[in-house]
Formats: sequence, structure tokens, C-alpha cells
Amino acid sequence: MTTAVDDGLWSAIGDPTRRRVLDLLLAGGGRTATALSEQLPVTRQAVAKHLAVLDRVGLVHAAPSGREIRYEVDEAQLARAVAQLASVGSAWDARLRRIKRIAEAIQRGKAD
Amino acid sequence: MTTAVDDGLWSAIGDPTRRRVLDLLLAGGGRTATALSEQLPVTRQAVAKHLAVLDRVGLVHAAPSGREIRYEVDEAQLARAVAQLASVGSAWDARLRRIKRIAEAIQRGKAD
DNA sequence: CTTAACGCGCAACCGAACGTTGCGAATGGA
DNA sequence: TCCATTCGCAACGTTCGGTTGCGCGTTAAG
Repeated sequence: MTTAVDDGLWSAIGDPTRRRVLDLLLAGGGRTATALSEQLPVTRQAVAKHLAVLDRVGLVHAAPSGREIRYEVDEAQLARAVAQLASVGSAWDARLRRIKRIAEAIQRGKAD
Repeated sequence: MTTAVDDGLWSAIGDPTRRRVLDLLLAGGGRTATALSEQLPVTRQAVAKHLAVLDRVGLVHAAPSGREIRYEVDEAQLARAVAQLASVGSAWDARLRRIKRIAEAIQRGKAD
């Protein structure tokens, strides 16, 4: 079982700036690209591109209103992403536990 | 609390090929770059570069032996990476829960 | 001992991704 | 109407993941 990871979702949340964008949107509700860029170390255009990526994988959704475009987190999709993180994490964790157990067994065997 | 994530570690495990390299090393014990590349859809050189990245962040460690170089997972560092995955995951999860609670509260408020 | 084969590193190259700057277009308020 | 604000588009540079080609050292076979 290789954890059935969606590489699209992963690489979307793999970028540090995109993670911070998601953090900001989660913390402050829907915001525009310009507003987000003011609280990030990158330009508005960079933020816009990241929002496009997040939109493409369904993690955010655009809400146009007049000349502004407010972006909001898609909670269901983010929950799916969180599940994938947990999935990979627990898979590796299980491997590590098994390795530790085997190592301890060998230690005991040495004591023959 | 922004979860104090190490971007170096994150981007190391953010790459799909590097995750698969770690999976293979965890499953089959120490292996050489050539052996790994035979079970991956990329060339030996690509694997070698990924191993260099993983080595730089301490997720694997090289064990030279004659003309071969066997790579092994650093379990402590991988455990740290797993902790970061869990950290980000649970942070987002908590946000999602709060949002849901607030939404429900508003729903109840509407029923006035 | 000589030689062939294997494993590795280095360098050049290509395409995609992240970031920048500069510009023009459209909307909103004075 | 006019100015400010917000956005989209295009060009550019840099880094990253991947490939190919070559040369070097180690191992093993003759």
C-alpha cells in the first residue's frame, strides 16, 4: 500500500508560500490577492499565480464582486489534503516503529 | 502559532520522487543509487541528485563501501519530518473545526 | 597482470515552476 | 469626469527536476 497520494494536491500544499496563503485565508476569511500580498514577502502577481494553482486543485474558490476578487478556502478539499498528510505520516510512522521493533529483537538475539 | 515548519525538510519531502525514494529505503533497507533507479521511473543521476538533497537535510546518510555507496534512512530525522506533517495537518484541522463550529452557531442564530 | 564491466561523479542541456518588473484595461468613488 | 485602485497579460531571470554523454575508479574475470 503506497498510500494512494494525489501528487497534484501534494505539490499544491508543498509550496511554502501556498501554505502561508492557506493559513492567511483560514485565519482571516476570504481575502483578495492584493490584501494577501501585503502580508506576504512576495508580489501580488506571485500571489495571484499561487491562487490560480490552488484554484486549479480545488483548494480555494474565487468569489468575484465588483472589481475585487475574494478567495475562500474550500473546506472539503482542504480536509482531503489534511487526510493525505496524515496518511503519509502514519505510513512512515508505522515503518519506523517496525524498524525499531526489529532492531530491538536483534539486540535481544545478540544476548544469546 | 504558525506551526514552526522547517521549509528545508518540507520541500525535501514535498517532491514525489523523493517520497518514493524514502519509501523504497524504508521498505528494503540501505540501497545504492543504481539499485533505487531500477525501481523508479527516473535515471540514476536524477536519483543521485535526490539523494544529495535528502542527505543535505539529514533524512538519509551515505555509507560508502568499496565502489558502492549505500544510502540509509536517518530515522530520527524522518520522525521529525513526520512530526511536521502531523503539525501542519492538525493545525489546519483545528481551523476547519473552528470554522465549522462558527458556521453552525450562525445557523442557530438565524433561527431567531 | 590485463582487461572488461560495473558504479559513480561531473558538465551541458532542456522544460517547467517561482518570482520579478512593466504595462494596459476595467471598476469605484470624489 | 477624473483619479485611484485592482486586476490581467507579457517578458524576463533563476532555480529545480530530469536527461544525455563522458571520464574515473573499483571489482572481478580472463
